[in-house]
Amino acid sequence: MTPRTDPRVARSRATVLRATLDLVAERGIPATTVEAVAERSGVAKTTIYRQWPDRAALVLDAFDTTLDPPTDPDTGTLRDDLVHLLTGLAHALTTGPAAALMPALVDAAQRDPVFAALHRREADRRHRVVLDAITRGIARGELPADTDPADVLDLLAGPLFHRRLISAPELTTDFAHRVVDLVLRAHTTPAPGRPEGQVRPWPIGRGNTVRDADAPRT
Amino acid sequence: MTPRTDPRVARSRATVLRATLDLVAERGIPATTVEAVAERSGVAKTTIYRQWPDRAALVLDAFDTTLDPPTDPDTGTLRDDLVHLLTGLAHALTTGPAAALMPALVDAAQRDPVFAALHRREADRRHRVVLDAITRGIARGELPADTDPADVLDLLAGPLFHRRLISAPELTTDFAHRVVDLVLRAHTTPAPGRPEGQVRPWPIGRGNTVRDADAPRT
DNA sequence: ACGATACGCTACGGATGCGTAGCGAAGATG
DNA sequence: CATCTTCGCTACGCATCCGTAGCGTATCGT
Repeated sequence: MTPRTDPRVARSRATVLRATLDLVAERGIPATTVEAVAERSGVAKTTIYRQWPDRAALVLDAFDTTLDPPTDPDTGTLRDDLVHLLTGLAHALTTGPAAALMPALVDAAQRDPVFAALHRREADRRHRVVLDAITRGIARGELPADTDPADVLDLLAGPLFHRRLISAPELTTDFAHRVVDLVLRAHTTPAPGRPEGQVRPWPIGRGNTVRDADAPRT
Repeated sequence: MTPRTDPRVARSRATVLRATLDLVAERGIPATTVEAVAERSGVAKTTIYRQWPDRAALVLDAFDTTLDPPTDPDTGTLRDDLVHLLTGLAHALTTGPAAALMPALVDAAQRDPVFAALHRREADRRHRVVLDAITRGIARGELPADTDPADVLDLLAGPLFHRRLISAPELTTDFAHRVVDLVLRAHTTPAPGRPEGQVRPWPIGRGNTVRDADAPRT
């Protein structure tokens, strides 16, 4: 495959996609016009239309070629895996292109079926590695056998998104550590109403440095 | 104040704001054009411009007059307060106008300082009632004294947002119950590294009907 | 009943964006 | 070196939207 090796197309394509992502992050998807992409990238508008049929295809392609899932740490411990993944998420949500791209994608997914499919697909790819880590943890007995990995995923990632996008713009790695700590603690504690799984009285002794000294602003 | 009592302005204003919100929910903020609002509302475009200086003011006013914070349940128990608030949030995020409005507002807040201020202000109003409930719970001893209410808020609301907007579109009240259950359990469990607060061996016996039988799709 | 006010309507001028066509120049390929 | 492809550029036609002006009509306040 890929008999297309003309360096001109590859170069213009890469330049245009880069500029498109920058503009989406800065001004949002609807304001990312083809003419703005042409101006910023230095590539002529007609050249852009030679490689993409319309504006939607360009923006979609830009998202498509940039989002990539995190790497599976597989440290051997569920806690370390989750800390690794969650601090990585916290980092991606504060710095990195995803910081401004994610809200745009979520918003677009609410209305455009094409973006919804893209969003779903990329979220699945990202979540797979987290779900795998959780599943391994269950297999090792670090979580009860009846734990729903999907629940744990939302419990873990949700607070980071919420803090970043809704409650407070400050998102620290400390918070990611606390979230992992609390979610694991909740699941390794016998439930009040339901018969408990294995109880495992805390095999986790990591010094987790819970220093919370932030303004408790909402 | 409010010496404006002309029923004509009140009527056109209400009609236009309603149509504006509908359009924002359907097509997003940037696609909510004044002409589209005029067409849908039946109010002439010139009339719209008589009450709002420009498009931004109209959209902003539409958000402003619609978002309202939840009511404080104050049931006497932290758990019941949180279940009430969280199921209310789950309901608002699935049905109701906020379902489609929230992503648009979050996205707009990332780029437009005016929308950022609105978002921050409305989020604060919403969060205040939750933080109050948490603070009352701490005062009653239902949570350790060193609990950070802002952390608990993100732990509670985050998973609902995440499930609704990112992982899976299905958001049930069951999930809200489970989140409250787990977050409370985590905080009323002695931490491994830190001296525990009061332990209170479960004053909660509510039959919370934890029936999880969903496809563990991400 | 009668001024005052808000309304709907038509018609603008200006701007911006979409997507296309044609042409000469520059670079790639063999 | 000769050919083929891509590129940049200018110039469109079409559509949409912004925000404003003017005018006649319906409605409100008194």
